[in-house]
Amino acid sequence: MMEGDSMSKTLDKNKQEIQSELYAKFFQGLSNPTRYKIVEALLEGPKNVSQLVNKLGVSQSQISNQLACLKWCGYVTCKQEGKYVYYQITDERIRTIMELARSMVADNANHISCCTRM
Amino acid sequence: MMEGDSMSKTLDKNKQEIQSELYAKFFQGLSNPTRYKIVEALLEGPKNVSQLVNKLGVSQSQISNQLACLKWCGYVTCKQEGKYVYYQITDERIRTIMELARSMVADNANHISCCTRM
DNA sequence: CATTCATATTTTAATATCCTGATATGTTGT
DNA sequence: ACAACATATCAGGATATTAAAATATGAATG
Repeated sequence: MMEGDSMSKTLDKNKQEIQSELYAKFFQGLSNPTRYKIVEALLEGPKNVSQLVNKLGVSQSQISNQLACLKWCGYVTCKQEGKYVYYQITDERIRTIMELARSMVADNANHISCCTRM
Repeated sequence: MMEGDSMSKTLDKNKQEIQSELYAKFFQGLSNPTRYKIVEALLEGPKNVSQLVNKLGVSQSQISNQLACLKWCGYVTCKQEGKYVYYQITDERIRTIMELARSMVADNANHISCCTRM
């Protein structure tokens, strides 16, 4: 049995493990091309599901599913307006993250495109 | 057969598709708890593989594999020093991205943790 | 040059994610 | 209440990611 320091150390570690999983899950939000494109599109302004379906040329069920995912992750919020549901970006920090990524990828595109490990 | 505008439109779309996949892949780098922890650890300063194995309590093969992945994605670079291989963060923009994520997750932790879509 | 320590690679099985198609829910206008 | 449209959810099979274990490569030291 564990006790004292070793116990609290274990608890700390689990806590940190949970934190890492949370952050990883957050980034997973942008780790799918369709979700990335949705976020990119919504940075231009709020859009409803049909508009996203048309703009991105992706099936409605997929758009809805990925939006649900982005909503859980905190990237977007939605509000119903008549028969349409409008989605919008939650937070301007997302724009900054996207811009940083864009500038980094611009410097590393060749590396990324040939990664075979994931 | 396609020609003229519709052709170049198609090419443009493919180009954009490739871009989205590239960005998505970039974010995939941080979308795994182990990789996230590695990046976090390396933001404190360069470390070799053994140090990461000890610090994170993850198997050596996994650390090496995830480092390879992070290297392809442009997050880290490495240099051999004697029998050790030291890894370090490529770019300070990564620190900014991590900090933004941390602050956003702090506001949305409850949402993320119960996401069942991915 | 053989041994030891550090790191990289490969294989495999478990699991997770993704996409599609079908269906359910919900809203509006008649 | 019904028809038409908008969105959400669910079930499945295909594919990708993950972690573990075994093995291979490479550097340093005696």
